[in-house]
Amino acid sequence: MAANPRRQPTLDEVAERAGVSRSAASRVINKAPHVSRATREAVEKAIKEMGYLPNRTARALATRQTGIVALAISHDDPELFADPFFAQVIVGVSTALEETDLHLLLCLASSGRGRSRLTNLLRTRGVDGIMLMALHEGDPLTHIVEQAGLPAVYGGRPLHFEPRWYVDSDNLGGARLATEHLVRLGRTRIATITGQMSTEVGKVRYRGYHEAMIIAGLTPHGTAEGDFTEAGGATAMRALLESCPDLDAVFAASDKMAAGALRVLAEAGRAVPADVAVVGFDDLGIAERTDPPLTTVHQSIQSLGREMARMLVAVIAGQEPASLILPTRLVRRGSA
Amino acid sequence: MAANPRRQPTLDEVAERAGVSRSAASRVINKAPHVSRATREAVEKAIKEMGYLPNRTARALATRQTGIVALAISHDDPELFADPFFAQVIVGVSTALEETDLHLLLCLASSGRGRSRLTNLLRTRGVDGIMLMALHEGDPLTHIVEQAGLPAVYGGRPLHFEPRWYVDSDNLGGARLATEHLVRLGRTRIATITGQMSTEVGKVRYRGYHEAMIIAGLTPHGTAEGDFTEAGGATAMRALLESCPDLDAVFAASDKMAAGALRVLAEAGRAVPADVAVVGFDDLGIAERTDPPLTTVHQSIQSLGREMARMLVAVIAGQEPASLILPTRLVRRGSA
DNA sequence: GCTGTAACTGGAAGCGCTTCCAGTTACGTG
DNA sequence: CACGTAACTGGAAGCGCTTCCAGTTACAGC
Repeated sequence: MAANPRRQPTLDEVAERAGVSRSAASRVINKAPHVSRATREAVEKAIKEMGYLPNRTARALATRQTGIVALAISHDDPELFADPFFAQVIVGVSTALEETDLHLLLCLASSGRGRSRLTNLLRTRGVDGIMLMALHEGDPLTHIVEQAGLPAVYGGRPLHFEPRWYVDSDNLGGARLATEHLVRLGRTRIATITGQMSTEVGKVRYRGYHEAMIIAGLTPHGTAEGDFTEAGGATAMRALLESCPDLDAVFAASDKMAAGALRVLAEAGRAVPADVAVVGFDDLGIAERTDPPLTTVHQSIQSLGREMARMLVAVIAGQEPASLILPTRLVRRGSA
Repeated sequence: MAANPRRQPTLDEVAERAGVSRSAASRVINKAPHVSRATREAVEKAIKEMGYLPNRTARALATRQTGIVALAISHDDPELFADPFFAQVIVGVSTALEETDLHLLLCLASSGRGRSRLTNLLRTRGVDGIMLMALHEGDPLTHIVEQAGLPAVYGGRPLHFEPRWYVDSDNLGGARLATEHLVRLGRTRIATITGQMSTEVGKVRYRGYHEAMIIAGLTPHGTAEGDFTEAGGATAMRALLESCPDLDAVFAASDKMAAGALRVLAEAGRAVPADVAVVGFDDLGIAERTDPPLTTVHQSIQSLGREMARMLVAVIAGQEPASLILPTRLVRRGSA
């Protein structure tokens, strides 16, 4: 209940109690050198007795380090955030930060207001570094971040811009893996449902498909652009059935689109995988619940988050870590 | 590129340029009274010209307000966070905070280390207030929070402890709604799959079921405890089929458990809803994807988050908002 | 013209910490 | 025993802002 929570003791008070100067006490706390054993013990005793904890804000002002990093998810549709994808990123980031003494500030910068709040936060040095995700083309955020000269790590590469530091899944390799798998099954009329071709991921996954087809000596057999959603996948699948009714396999650039495609295939009376084999991409839970369970390309989003956080910590520490591309792997289930 | 990001100008520099004292400049920025028009304009001009933005940390030190609130999700299993539930809470909280100039710090305090980091954050006044969720029985967090005397809002009521401020869904009413619906369908042998009875939600939803049964003049027809997961729901359903093979309806205290139950019922050859009607609780996406689509009790988790944030803002502002119980409603789909 | 009041101003004292630096002490060397 | 060096110490100056308060100015009222 403690209606009147006693003010936290300050460093001055600790120093006084320990009978040393404030600077000596500060040195003890920061484990700085040049502290005699007697001094350290006196200070530590005082700290314990008084239950002292250094004030974060004061320390931040003096050191110019806030102890906070931001994870910014910039997208026009706030609903998008409900995608389990982001929850996974956050779990990954959190577990990595747990090893440090940094805290996580989450910015869902969708609206203009959200974005200006974020800009403000960066420019006022409210955080020590930032992780960025889901940037759409021409997002002003990248510019602001660069300009603020703040340590920044990108999750996924933005379009038209190669960031100094990023972590990405091997989308190219994954898409090739998926396509090669279909080829290996003996399929030759392999179509693809792409994500938005205005996004980096959309493009790269398509490229992986395309490359694998060429390498296999096959000609790409139909392409329909989806938008990474289930509905979009369904629409795209209908379009494909229309334009290339003889297809015998589909690589969908996301599980959700694959799920939509499966539904449409079922409605059209095509057996999966007998008539049409389907491979997805992501493996974020939904793949296990489709009918039939979806063969897909697995990427570890938690790892992505974890590595982003680790990388950011390194950058803040003044190191120069190398950007990272995380491996993907094929998970075979029933659909191919 | 700006390899050498120019240091942000300080208030002193602004004041100097405007030819006024630092305090005058501060007053202009904070829209405090007692500022002549000439002074204000001079300062505003200087601010614009220099691109000045007040340093967050310095301001925080002086005002003892960080401009940050925490959302703490305390649970033993970090994976739990991947539940779309929390993403919804976050979206709600974020949209509410967007109207203010508070930022959101996210704490996934699962491990002991995570919890001690959080404790530390609170005791060092790293945030202006906190929202708490998913506390398990005897979570030390509640105690720490109370002790820190920090504005705190709870999402869902913890067990054995009535917080000063909380927002909750009407779990009792929802469970009654669900049960009454089954009664109205003419079912009489209605069983229930509960959540963990060690949680408040688990208990309350059971109570709602129980009350509705009594009111309808029926006797509760079989109870099996699940754990809110799909697997738990399946196990519980098997147990019910064993113990009360003649049941004609089931109220599951979560959609996931309902999904598990549906699977088991299908395996057992019971038609839903013809033989057994099923109602779930939550309506978080999964309910639309079960077979048949699940009739369930809808609660708006985004609203929960939004209201928590609003309430916290009010508390921080020194107001005394009333706690809130958000309505639930029945959504009829195919399973009942 | 003088006073009283209100509007405004800037100096200065914080907020609680880090860190530089000049000064003190301890101690091994020649 | 004087001396140089290294280890330690505490005073003081920040970090960049808010806010109190004493002082100045402007101006209406007599």
